[in-house]
Amino acid sequence: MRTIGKIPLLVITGPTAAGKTALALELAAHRDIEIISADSRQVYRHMDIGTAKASAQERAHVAHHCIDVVDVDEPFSVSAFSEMAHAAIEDIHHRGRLPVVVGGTGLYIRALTWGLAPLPGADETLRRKWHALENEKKGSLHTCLSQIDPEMAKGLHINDVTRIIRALEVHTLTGRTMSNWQDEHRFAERPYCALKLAVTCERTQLYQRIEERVELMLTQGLIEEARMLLQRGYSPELKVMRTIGYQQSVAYLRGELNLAQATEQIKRDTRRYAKRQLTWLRHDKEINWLECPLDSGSIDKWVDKLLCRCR
RNA sequence: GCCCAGAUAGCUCAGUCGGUAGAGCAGAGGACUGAAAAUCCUCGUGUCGGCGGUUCGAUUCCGUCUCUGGGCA
Repeated sequence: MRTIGKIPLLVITGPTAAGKTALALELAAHRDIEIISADSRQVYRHMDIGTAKASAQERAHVAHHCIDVVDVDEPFSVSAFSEMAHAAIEDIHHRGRLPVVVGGTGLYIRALTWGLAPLPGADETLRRKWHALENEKKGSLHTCLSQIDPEMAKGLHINDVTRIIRALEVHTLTGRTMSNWQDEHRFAERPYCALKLAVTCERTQLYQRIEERVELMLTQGLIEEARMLLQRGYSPELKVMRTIGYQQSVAYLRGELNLAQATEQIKRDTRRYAKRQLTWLRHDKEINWLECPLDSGSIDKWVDKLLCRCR
C-alpha cells in the first residue's frame, strides 16, 4: 500500500462512552491538531446533550469540523459526510496541522479512509413506492431483487428491506447492479496515510460508563433538549428523531413511558449500540486497540509513529 | 411461636397427571457501500432451594430443614 506523500490522518474510534473525545482533547492540549467528528448524529444542530458533543469551551480550544452542519429535518448521508470531511482534512493539512478523525460511526470512517463507490443518492419517491409494494406483499422486493441482482439478493435477508430497496434503487438509477458496483469498488481506495486507533473497555466496565453517561445526560437536560426539538417543529417521525435518547425522551414527553422506563431503555439501547459498534470495528484489521483506562501520554507514541510512517 | 403461599435460566414466571424443562425480558454473536445512534438476522443446560424417603426412575409425590413473602398471635 502506497502511503508516502499522502496526507497523514489519525483516526480515533471505538464504542460509545469509551473515551474517544477525552483522548482527542488530551492530544490537542500538546499537539497542533484539528478534529473532524465522524459521528452521524453530531452533524445535527440542536442535538447536543444526547450526542455528547464536545462543549463550547472544548471546541474553543481545538477547531472541530463536521459538527452542527445540518438541521434535523435536512437530508444527510455518508457521502455528504465524506465530501465535507475530505475538504476539512485537506484544509487542515495545508494549514500545517494534523487532522484527527474522532467518532464512532463505522460506516463514515470506512467511507473516509477506504473510499465510497460513486453511487447516486437516495430517491425518496422510489423508496416510498417500494415500501408500499412490500407492505402489500411481504417478500416481494426480495423476489424482485433476486431476478435483477441474484448475487446481492443471496446475501440479503428477506426482511432487510432497507438494503433490498437500496440495491433496487441503485440498479434503477444507474442501470448496473449493486453487486457489480461493489465488486468494482471493494473499499479499495486509500486516500490517506491513516493510522487507526480504537478505544475500548472491558464489557462490564463499558456498560457501567454508559449508565453513568446516560444519567449525566438526563441531569444535563436531555429531555428538555428533546422538548425543544419538538417545539422547533420537528416531527417525531423523522429518522433522526429515532436517535437513542431522543426517541425515549419523546415517548416520555407524550406520557408513553415514565421516567424510570425511559432511562432504562436509553441505557439498554445504548448498550446494544455499543455492541453493534464493536461488531463493526472488530473486523477492521487496520485498527490498533487501546484498552480503556488509558495512561496519559500513550497516544503520543502513536502520533509519532504516524508522522514517521507518512513522511 | 402458629398458619398459608412460594423457592425452576441473570430477572419475572410457566410447566412436567413421575421419564432431568420453556416463554418474555436482560444478555451474547453476526450482517452492513448515500437511513448507519438507523436497519436486519441468529442464539436458551439450568445442582428445577438442601437433605432424606417412596419408586426401575423424583424437578414433579411424601417427610424434614433453610430462606422469602403474607396472615394470625
